[in-house]
Amino acid sequence: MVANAGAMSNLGQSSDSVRQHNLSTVLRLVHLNRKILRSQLTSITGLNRSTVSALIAELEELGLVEESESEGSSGVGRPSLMVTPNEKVVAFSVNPEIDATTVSVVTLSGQVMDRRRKLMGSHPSPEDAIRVSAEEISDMRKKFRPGTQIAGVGVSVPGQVRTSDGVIRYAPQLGWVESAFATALSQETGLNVFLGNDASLGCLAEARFGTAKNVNDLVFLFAGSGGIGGGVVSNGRTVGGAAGYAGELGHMKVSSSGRLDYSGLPGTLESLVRREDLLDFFKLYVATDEELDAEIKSIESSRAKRLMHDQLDSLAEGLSNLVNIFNPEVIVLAGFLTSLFEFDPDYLLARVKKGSLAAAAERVVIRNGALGADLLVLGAAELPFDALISSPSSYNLQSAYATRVESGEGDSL
Amino acid sequence: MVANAGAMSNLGQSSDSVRQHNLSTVLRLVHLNRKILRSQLTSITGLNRSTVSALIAELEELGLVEESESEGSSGVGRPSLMVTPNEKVVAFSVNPEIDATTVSVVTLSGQVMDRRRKLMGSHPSPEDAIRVSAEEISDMRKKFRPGTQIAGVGVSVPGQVRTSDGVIRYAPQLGWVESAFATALSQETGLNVFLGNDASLGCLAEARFGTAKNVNDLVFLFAGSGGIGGGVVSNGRTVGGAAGYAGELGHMKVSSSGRLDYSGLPGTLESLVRREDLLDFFKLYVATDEELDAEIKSIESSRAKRLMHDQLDSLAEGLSNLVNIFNPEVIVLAGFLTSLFEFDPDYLLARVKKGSLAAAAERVVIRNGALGADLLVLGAAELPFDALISSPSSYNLQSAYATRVESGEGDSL
DNA sequence: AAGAGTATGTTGTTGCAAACAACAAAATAA
DNA sequence: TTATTTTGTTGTTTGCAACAACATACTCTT
Repeated sequence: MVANAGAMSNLGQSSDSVRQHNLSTVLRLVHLNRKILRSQLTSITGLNRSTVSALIAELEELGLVEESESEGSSGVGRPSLMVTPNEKVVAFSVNPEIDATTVSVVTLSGQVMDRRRKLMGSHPSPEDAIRVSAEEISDMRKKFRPGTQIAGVGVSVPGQVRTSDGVIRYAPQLGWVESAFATALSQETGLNVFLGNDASLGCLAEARFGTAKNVNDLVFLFAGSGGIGGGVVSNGRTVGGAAGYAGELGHMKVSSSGRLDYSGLPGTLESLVRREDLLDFFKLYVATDEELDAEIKSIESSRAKRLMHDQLDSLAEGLSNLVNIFNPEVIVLAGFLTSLFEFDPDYLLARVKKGSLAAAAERVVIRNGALGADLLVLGAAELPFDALISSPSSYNLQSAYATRVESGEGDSL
Repeated sequence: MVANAGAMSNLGQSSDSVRQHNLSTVLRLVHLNRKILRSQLTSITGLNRSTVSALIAELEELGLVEESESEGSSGVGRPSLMVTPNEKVVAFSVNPEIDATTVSVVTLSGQVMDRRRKLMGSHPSPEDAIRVSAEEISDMRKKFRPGTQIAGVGVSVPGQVRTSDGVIRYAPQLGWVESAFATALSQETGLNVFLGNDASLGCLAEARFGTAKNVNDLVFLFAGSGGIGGGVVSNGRTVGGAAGYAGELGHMKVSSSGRLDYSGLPGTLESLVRREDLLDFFKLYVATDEELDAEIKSIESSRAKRLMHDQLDSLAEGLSNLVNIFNPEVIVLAGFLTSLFEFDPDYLLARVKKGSLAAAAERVVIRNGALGADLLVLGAAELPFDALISSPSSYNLQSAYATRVESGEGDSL
């Protein structure tokens, strides 16, 4: 099956769709909180104790959650049971990069169980990445404990993804154009494959498990070696756009400068806030984010400081626009923007407020992301998990020991 | 009661909330379509014929909808009944401007029954506007047919509105700051009052009844004498932001120009695309949109053409950003932007595509709004109607013949 | 240490809303 | 006129959550 996190028409609701909805709701709460008491489930959902009990029993039957006696005493009265996701429910994360492909295993409880980075030739084709991913997945699958259930594969793509059919529309750094990645990887693995833009998935991860937990209006900005990407959550929902290409915040024009970004657009945020510029200045070549961060933390010269403030100015212009457009509760920065921010947090916030409307900016908070290296891994895994959670009783989980891919396994759209 | 289109937590669903949901769904469909066949309701909602029958009976009981035999034959088989909103359910729209306040009556079926524009002194205070509105409303109420039910009052505010408590945070043209408008007008009228930003309401109206009907991802840009406002619909839902201030698209910085907009921000869309500039050029002073449009349609001189193309260039820069950020299906223009667009539609579209990512722009369509003078009237009325529709059986409709405002009527938050 | 108090889990019953089936009604097509 | 098609109506069934009563397991008090 190929990804389509389809917005089911939520119109008429029959009585049994209520059951499905409540089942989803409970499973989602368990997944988001990693562990949660039964009593909390009843109070949060507003459902009756007996109803919650029945729902959990069904989820346990499906092998999706487990119950255990809670350790710490929580107060007077009979102690409530702790509900946790079943550790045997997992998803794969695939992250293709310019010189490597990383495959990871994530449990429904958010643990990264395994991670393998396969170095590849300098310009891998989609087919190369698919082959390598499928090999790693197949190998990891063999080592799973018996009874392990696989929700599917989530792929974080450094480029634009058409969500309707899981096609990579354009990934500039990789040089990939119109690749039916999801269908192909699904064929190779027999698993459900879901694609998402890397920054959008990072946004999702920070909104669910990171620094923006429980935030309903959120702007996320991520800068790596390949430019600046972004993601937005509004009303608690990811802003995806008509085809899934929304969130290209780095390509927002903020200046009349003629400098081009990696997509050839002039005067954009991405063209002005550049990791490369800093590396050049510090004469660092091929540095990790950590090395760059250390360099920034030890800045002394006023020339370096001026460079940093120039970068912060440009970043602030972009963020001001986003504040006016989205009136977010929180702005989350990731990648090398975290170092930039930490260089002078007050300055950035002040500049953002100066460039935006007082009302929209008055409560905004800027924070660094909290998930570090797990950002994209967790984000990508959320795609298959979302599909599972939205229909727990009917979702087609795969077993660990692969029924080898026979003809026409992985059903396409 | 004061507005708070509160996002009720949609978690646990009990059996009677299903009834409410389905009641809402049916009423919403009737409202959005103005008239709809029972058979269509069953097929769209997926509910059973008998269920739809019962729901409509309840809505009829509540005086919200009416049934009639459909006129034209629609094919073989027993003809289906036509369901329409009850014409006796109305809402008031209030639109304060710099020199006048307009009060209108709109039926649940979307008909504007009455509209009165009261001229006011040059700089009316919020209290002035509230007094005038309350007087007009009281007067109009007296003339309603017996049995008329009032859903409430919707106010379109040319400024920033805090949705949580219906306070006008800042309305630059009017010079209003922190005015508890909703509470005060509710006190005066005894009706439920809801506030919204004018451009956001325009967006809502175009998305529901105008040129963007059934569009789930939409960017709306509205330019009047007081600058440029905007609205966005993403995933079928209005983007409101944490406090309701989202959608200030006119204050997006797109250039390094030092020109200031009406809020004092430099290089923004609003500072570059200006009705005033055109009026100055054509030596028109205090012209209506129609007069300006006529002038633009008769342009001959290359100097005028250059001016128009400059304005289009700036508009395109803003729209390109919005395309990259939202990947909308449709962009809707209103106010004097319609004249600008019609001057050279192909040019604008080409420039927008040039400034944005190919993927995000490939299917985008630019259109003029279709609602004209009814835009804000219909948009504002949607606020009370939304409240009614989201809980048809428990909503507190007011009767036409006002029980005069006794002490502590209009319950505040 | 024992009992009171409290919060939670469990079981059996009830109530309610939508689905379903069978039938009636109102149109078209032949 | 008769067969066919589609829709509305009525009475019955099914399924899910609410509810009430009871059982359980902890804390707090004395």
